[in-house]
Amino acid sequence: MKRVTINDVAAQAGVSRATVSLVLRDNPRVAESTRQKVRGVMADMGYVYDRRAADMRTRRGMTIGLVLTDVRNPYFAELSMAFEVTLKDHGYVVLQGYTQDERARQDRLLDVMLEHRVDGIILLPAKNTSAEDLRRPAGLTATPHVLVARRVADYEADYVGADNVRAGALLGEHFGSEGYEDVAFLGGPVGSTARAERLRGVRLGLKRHGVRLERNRSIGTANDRQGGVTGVEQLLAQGPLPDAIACYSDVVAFGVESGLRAAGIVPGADVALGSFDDIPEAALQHPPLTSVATHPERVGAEAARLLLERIDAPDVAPRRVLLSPRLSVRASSTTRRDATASDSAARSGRRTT
Amino acid sequence: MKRVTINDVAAQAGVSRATVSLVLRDNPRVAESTRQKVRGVMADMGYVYDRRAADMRTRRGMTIGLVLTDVRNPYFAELSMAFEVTLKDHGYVVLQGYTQDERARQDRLLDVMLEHRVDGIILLPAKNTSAEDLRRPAGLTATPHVLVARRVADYEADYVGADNVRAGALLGEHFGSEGYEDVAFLGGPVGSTARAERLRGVRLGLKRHGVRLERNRSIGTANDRQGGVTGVEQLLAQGPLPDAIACYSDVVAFGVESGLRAAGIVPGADVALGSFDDIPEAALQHPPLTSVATHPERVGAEAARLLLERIDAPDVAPRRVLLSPRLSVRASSTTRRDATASDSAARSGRRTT
DNA sequence: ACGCTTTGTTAGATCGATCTAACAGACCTG
DNA sequence: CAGGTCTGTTAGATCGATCTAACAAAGCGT
Repeated sequence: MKRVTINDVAAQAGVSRATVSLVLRDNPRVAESTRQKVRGVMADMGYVYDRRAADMRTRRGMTIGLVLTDVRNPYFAELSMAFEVTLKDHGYVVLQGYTQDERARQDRLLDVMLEHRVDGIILLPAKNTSAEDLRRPAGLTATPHVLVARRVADYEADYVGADNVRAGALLGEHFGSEGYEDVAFLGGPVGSTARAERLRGVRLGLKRHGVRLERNRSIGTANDRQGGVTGVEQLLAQGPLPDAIACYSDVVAFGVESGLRAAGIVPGADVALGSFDDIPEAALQHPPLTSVATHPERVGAEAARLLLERIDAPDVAPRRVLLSPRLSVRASSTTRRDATASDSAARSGRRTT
Repeated sequence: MKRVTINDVAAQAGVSRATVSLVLRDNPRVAESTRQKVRGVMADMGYVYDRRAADMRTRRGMTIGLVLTDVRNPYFAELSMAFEVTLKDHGYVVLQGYTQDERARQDRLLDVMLEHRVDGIILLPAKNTSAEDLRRPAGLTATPHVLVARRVADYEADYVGADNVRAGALLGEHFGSEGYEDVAFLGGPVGSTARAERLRGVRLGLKRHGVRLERNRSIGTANDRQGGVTGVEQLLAQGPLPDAIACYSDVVAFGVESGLRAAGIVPGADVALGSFDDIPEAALQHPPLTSVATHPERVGAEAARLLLERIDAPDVAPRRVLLSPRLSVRASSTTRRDATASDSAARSGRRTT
């Protein structure tokens, strides 16, 4: 039941341990004849390279830690795929973990990954993550890491995410130009920066059309379908239905839609809907959902790129990359009168009133 | 820039390396006073445990490899979450990778994970994976591993998945009892066992009502939304529309729905729809989608459990766990005449004609 | 006061690889 | 043919932890 080691191979091939090691790394110094002999013995004995042992000696691990909240959200799934593909192409392996938006789990995950001596970490911070939280884990500071999608106040680090304020402004302006005057912002974890920024953006966009989004028209929920459902219930309990609802994300919007229907309200007709992320499902809803694309695959690839750069050059100043969003106007926010308009092209700057 | 090691801590605390090691593992032998002193020094110096070095010595790694195809599919995302949660609760970390259903990528992933000396592997085989493919990677046989969701012919290993034949039969019987006579099976990668089993099940279920599913009524596609869209195009090009379509999975069904609508056909009214997996989105479609639940979260947890058991006892005979599916009948397959029936409870055995 | 157990600590080997520096032998070269 | 270079190989130290077996000091019974 014992594992075959470099020593066993060396003994069997009649060469030294060092020579086998050189063969493993295709060092040109080793003669072609011995190279073949050693390779042959390795195959015969079923030798498996122990990267652990090698990494310990060289002190470089070729593994990256990826800390996400919940991959059931299609946005995060898309992110995860983008990371994995980019990083694997550079020879890295990915240690993945989910925080489920809980800081305690996040703490444990970071600790474990640091103990495993990852070369870098990509972190999607759990809601309410403080700079303190990120300064506590021993070794995080010394380990290259990139924050994605959510910012952490007063914490200096590389960051990649969508330009959420601008994304919000695009949707706000769109609602304003369509003539909606009572707009609500629904969903999203209250502690997350992404939510705050999107909300701020929506207010900004509406303001250009002289519309205000009242304080009590903002309702926080979990970032999933269920959040949308309960959010709607809360909204309905509050009193009159708004003209339009800006949802924190597409997933929340799906929940909002079914919550509305459950209450006998037709989304798109009785109340306009818009949201963020523009995952592929958005266009397939009925009515098709107006959404601001935040391009997770681009965010993921960019974050991976930044991390690799920082591993090579740990001392460059922290960078912030904001990817510009894109509004896709669809029937859910333009059908007050005609109920089955089709998917229209993006017209982000439009201002016809 | 050097890392703090157990030696540095020992020197600083005025004890031996061995004592520090004992403190790390909370060995009761070490005196409370020295324990506290050492812990204090560790905190002061910012010591980070190097699990790699420890694992090398003990030859147990506390990491599990998770090889999936594509986590953008909600079914697989659900699986991934279930694994991670169960395994992390047992102190394991997860090395995750995506094959994108390509055998070449799968080969590389398996090799890399074995080189990283994972304690076990959970594998969702890429389509067309042969027993050969799994016997090739040096070390796989010696490493505990569990196959999920898809079987590999002539390969002895633990397996966890839904009972796909029975799932298919449930849907087939339902279609039969609703009186559909021309049924098509649409989507899914032709090389996967899951597809073959579901198709066989549907045929079986239909047969009990005297209905045949013709050979040319089975169309293979990628297991995603786009697959559904192109599948429908192929189906329409073939000639007359069937009465009902059994889709390989909910994701495919979503694509089928939008493909149908694009062709001016109303799903649920002009053609009945049913599918597999019953992801939460299925109930939120319009019309709500009839689907056979395959419980990914249960499959995931069960696979994790099996793997942990096998790590403890590597020599028990391979086990096959088939989780029984559950049919949820909804409006998409019962609305030939009345177009807006609501979500009805599961009635798997129903046979009223 | 003697041996015997208990308690707490430690030196040195070890896991499986890499790295350093050295070395033998073949090959030039003037 | 002595001295230098080139080629291919290797012994021994090393990475950062754990493990084994030994050992000193304290406690205990008689």
